[in-house]
Amino acid sequence: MAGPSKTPYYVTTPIYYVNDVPHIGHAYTTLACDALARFMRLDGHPVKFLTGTDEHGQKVAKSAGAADMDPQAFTDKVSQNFRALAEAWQITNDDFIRTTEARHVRSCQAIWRKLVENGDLYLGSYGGWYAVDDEAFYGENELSEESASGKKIAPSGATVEWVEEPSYFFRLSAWQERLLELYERNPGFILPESRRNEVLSFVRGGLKDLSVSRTTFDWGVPVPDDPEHVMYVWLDALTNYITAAGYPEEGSEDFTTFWPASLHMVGKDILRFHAVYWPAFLMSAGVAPPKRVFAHGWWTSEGQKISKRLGNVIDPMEIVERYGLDQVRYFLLREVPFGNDGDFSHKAMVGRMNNDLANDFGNLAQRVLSMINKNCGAALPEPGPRTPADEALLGAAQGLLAGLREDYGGQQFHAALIRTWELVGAANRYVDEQAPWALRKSDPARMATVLYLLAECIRHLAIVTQPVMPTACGKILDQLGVPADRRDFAALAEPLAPGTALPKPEGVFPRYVEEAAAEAS
RNA sequence: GGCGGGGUAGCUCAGCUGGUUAGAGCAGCGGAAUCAUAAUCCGCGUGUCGGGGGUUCGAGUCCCUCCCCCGCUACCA
Repeated sequence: MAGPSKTPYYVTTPIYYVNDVPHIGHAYTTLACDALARFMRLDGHPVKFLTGTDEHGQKVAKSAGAADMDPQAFTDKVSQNFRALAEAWQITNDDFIRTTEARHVRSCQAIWRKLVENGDLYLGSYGGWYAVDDEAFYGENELSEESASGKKIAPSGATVEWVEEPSYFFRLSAWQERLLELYERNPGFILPESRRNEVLSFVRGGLKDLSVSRTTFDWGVPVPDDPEHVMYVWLDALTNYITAAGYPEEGSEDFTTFWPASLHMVGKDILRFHAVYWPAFLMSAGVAPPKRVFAHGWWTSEGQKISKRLGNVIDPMEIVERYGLDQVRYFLLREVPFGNDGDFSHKAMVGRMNNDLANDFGNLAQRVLSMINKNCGAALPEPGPRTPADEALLGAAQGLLAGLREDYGGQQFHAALIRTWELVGAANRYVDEQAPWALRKSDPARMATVLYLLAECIRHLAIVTQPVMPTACGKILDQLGVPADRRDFAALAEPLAPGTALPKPEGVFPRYVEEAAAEAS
């Protein structure tokens, strides 16, 4: 049984902006967290896995207006899209936070007061180039100058004007040294390393204070003691991570157990907010910063940048429908070194599906289970004395977990899967070398040993691959007669019981056949 | 412009502090096997290691220089 001594693990996805339609990027981030959460649970750690939606801001209010809905009703509706995505991808989040919830408003106001107490908030004014036609602000670098009039022009063609409004500012400039110290002391705080370098150089370049409130709209968390203002963007959004851990109840069991978070998983586009602003906010509020922020890469589609304009957006529901959930989960985590960008192509997807899953792993399980089914009375055979080759295979299976802990510990899913597939390959070679089909007549006792050890090897493979492919691995474990409560990592040490009756095996990783696909579409 | 990371087999990439005939996967070609999802196993690569120069007994691996690619360079979630 898992003792209470294992380190608690708290992993988060970003909260997704409700105005977005869920795409493969959302699914990818959430999937990575899910695999980590599942791995840590199987390994006996107390786990808290959070995802949710970011529901404030001018855009949301506007979209609600356009839909002729009250903003709250509107967000109630669209936040469902992200719950549906999580469900379809079999995401095992423990909580789903919405920034419009009372617990979050309370938490935001509490951290705000802390920042005030610490002297890090002051009232100033925020100025920007505003295009009335677009109802949006633009950065200086996005603007061009109309030669005739000298007027500034937004990319959309609209003219912009300089507008100012009162705003509270967070004294980010005061935190440069302490942030650098944080990075210095915790080399693993920002991963991958290349991203860490970027953040480092950004912070070394000097930090400007950050505008954290607005007065031009009201769909947000009201600033305490100044109801003209609502908190803006990041302070509100980032705070969700502590809200869900029970903030401001810093002494609560939940908070003391799970904060600081083990890992904030983010896309590379929002790294700075998590690696610079967020720890500064927290340190100012007297709260410990998270232990790690990991910025993963982006997917292209068939070698092309994904954009709505190109119409090549990958719908996470659609690819799951087309290739199967476990297959897609496997592909996304195996295809690319985690942290790098990757390309989602039909050819690559089918390659992984057919080679790695159907041929290597699926067929391994199928050939072994079939032989047991036909030659051992459909029950796990009784093993006899082991040869050096047997010991080597068994040893490799038993040694797998230690390596996987390293890989998952560094969010290196691809490395974990490569490591796992080395055992798949070793098992397939072992089958060929031992040729149990020949032993059937020449040495049935030896055949029993070979098939038993293979079953044991497959059990290890299926158990440790559950975080990535929960359904398929579950089916394999069913076919091995492994009880549902004997599937965590602690149970790896409990060998299969000879004599256990097994069901007739069924393939769990179908091949993708192009003709069938053509017919289907 | 500044800072950072890259340019290695058809494709995707490993190659730590310099040292055996530069590797893996995929694709391709040949063979073995036939338990299995026409799956598995074995064998096969004459690669200017981006170009040039240098240091060294010896460089993909260090130094200089040139060419090309990518990321970051603040208030859009």
